[in-house]
Amino acid sequence: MLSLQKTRSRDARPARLLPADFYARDPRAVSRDLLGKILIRRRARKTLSGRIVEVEAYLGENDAAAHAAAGLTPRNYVLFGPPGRAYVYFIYGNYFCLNVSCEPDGIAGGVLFRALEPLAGIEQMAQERGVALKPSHLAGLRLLTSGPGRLAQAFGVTRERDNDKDLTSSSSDLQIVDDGYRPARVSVGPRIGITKAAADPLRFIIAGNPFLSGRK
DNA sequence: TACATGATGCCCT
DNA sequence: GGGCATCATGTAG
Repeated sequence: MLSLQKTRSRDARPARLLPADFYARDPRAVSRDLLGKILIRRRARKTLSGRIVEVEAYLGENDAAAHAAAGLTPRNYVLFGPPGRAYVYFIYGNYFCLNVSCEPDGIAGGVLFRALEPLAGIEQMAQERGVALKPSHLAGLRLLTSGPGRLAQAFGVTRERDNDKDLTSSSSDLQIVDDGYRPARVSVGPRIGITKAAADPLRFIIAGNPFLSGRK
C-alpha cells in the first residue's frame, strides 16, 4: 500500500515564487524542473495547493501536436507571448486545460499540467469536482487532480478567469512556488491523448507517484 | 480490470 | 463541418 502525501516537504524552508526567467527556456527543461514544484490558488477563504507530478512539453511551431503549430491565432496567442503566463484552453466541450507559457517573448512554447498531488484545500477541490470524498482514501483523492481536466476543475481554472494571467506576480492568485522538494526519480515518455508527433518523449513524471494520470 | 463510446462546444479550415 | 493536449460510464470477460 502506498502512503499518502509522499511528497509533502518536511522542511520549514519558505516557498519561493518562481520568476519569469525560470520559464524563459526550452519547454523540455522547464518541464523537468517543474516536477516537484507546487501550484497554488489563493482564494478569499482558502488556499488550494498541489505538488506537480506530471507535465508535458509542447514546443513551438515545429511541434505538430502543439497548438502553436497552427501559427499565432486568437486562441493560442499566450503561447507566443511572455514566459510564465497561464495558457488555458477549452477541450472536448467539457474541460479546461492549464499550461504555462515558456521561451522568451515572441517564441512559442508551453508546458501542460497533467497531474498534481493534492496538498491543501482538499475539501474545496472535492466540492469543485463534485465528488464525495472519503478522507484519506487514495482512490478518491486521485479523482481530484489526476488528469489535466480534473486538476483544472479542482482549482477552478477557466479560460475567462485565468488565460494570460501572470503566474510570476506576487499579487497573482495563481502561482507556482519551490519549497525545496526535489523528486527522487524522474521518467520521460510519450505524450498522452495526441495523434501527431505521438512518439516524441515529452511527458515528464515523478516515477512511482500514486497521483499520476491514467488507470492504475 | 480493460476497452469502447458518448457528451459537448469552440476553433480553425 | 471536422477535429480535438478529456472524462465518466457502460459492458464484456
